[in-house]
Amino acid sequence: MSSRGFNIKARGLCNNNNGGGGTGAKCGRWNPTVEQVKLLTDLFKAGLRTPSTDQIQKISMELSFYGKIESKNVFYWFQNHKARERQKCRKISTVKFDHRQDTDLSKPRRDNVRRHQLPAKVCKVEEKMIETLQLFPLSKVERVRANVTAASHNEYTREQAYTTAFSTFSTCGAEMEHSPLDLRLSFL
Amino acid sequence: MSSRGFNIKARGLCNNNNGGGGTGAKCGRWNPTVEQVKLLTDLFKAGLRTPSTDQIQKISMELSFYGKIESKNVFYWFQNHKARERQKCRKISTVKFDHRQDTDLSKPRRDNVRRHQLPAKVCKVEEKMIETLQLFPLSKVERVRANVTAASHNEYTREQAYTTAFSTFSTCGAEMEHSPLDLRLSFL
DNA sequence: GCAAATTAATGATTTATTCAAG
DNA sequence: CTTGAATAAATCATTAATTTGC
Repeated sequence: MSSRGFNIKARGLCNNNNGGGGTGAKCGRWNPTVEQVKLLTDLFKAGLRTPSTDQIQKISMELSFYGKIESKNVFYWFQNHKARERQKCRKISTVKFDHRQDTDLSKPRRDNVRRHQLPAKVCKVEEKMIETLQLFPLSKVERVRANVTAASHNEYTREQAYTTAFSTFSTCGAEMEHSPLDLRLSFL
Repeated sequence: MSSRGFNIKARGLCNNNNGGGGTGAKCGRWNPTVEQVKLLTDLFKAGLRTPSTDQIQKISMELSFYGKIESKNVFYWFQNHKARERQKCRKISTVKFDHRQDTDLSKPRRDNVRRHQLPAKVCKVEEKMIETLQLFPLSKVERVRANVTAASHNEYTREQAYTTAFSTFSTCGAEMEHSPLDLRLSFL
């Protein structure tokens, strides 16, 4: 139980852990607050794409001030956001070229295709227990309780380590200007 | 540093951690011993595909007896082995296809890669399969250090739970005879 | 107004592909 | 050439928006 990493749980299983504390806290997936999304988006806009473990750690810690969050959420957020930005961009180019070959799956979902799927959540009978492993070692997270924002480190120390590591964006650009980072981002 | 998880690092970065101890240990990638490979292969043949965190942990611990190893090595080994078995099988069934629809913009990078065969969905049969997972008996084995092999439990007790659950191996099989597990596997 | 029914977004996993060490 | 390691793409599943009938 002492692992600070995260384990990935079975897909079809809704593990409501309301058996104990009765806090009423839904145990479902992470639901980011607007502040959290704002900060993540800022980081993304600033050019961050694949944060390192340390960065994830720090980001997570920072965001935890605004609400419940885990490192894996940060990791997944960047994975997804990156992929979907890329995908969006690709979709645009596809439309522009109009090969007319992609009749099916690249629709922008705008059309009202009623997908005649079975109404009930015919839940997967196969409970795949799939715990993959722990991706990130969250070592000594000592919960800096509050007053995170007030810290005011004004040094932009290492904020660009990732920039050198990942510059291979290419061709999907559309927004790669590295705007000056917001001061709140200085914790990286 | 006590984290049992592992972090995934940047690709091109060779992090030589020889800065400290001076052990002379090459920090390159994991080089499994034959015993290690044997054991992993046995587990795979027995049906294990996506081990859980605990299982990875245990396997890693066990294999560490034969040589240096980390949890992530076990994880990756299963990932790769699974994928490449599938791929091998696919290669057999779909020899030539050559759609060569290379106009897509999904790969802006190096093109000296020999494109693998494309129809990814060919072998997509009931791959709901596997997920042996919790089917593998995870006893609370606490570190039977050595003399694991000598243990001689002659009861094949629960080692076949998965067999009944998954007989849907189907089509990608090619080597799915469930040979009686080697006794060394009893730590799972 | 309000829930049930749908749809759209997006968080979380799995699978495929790519890179490069040995 | 083999294969460990890592990322990207595809997929699944859940929650929020949104619609719709009352």
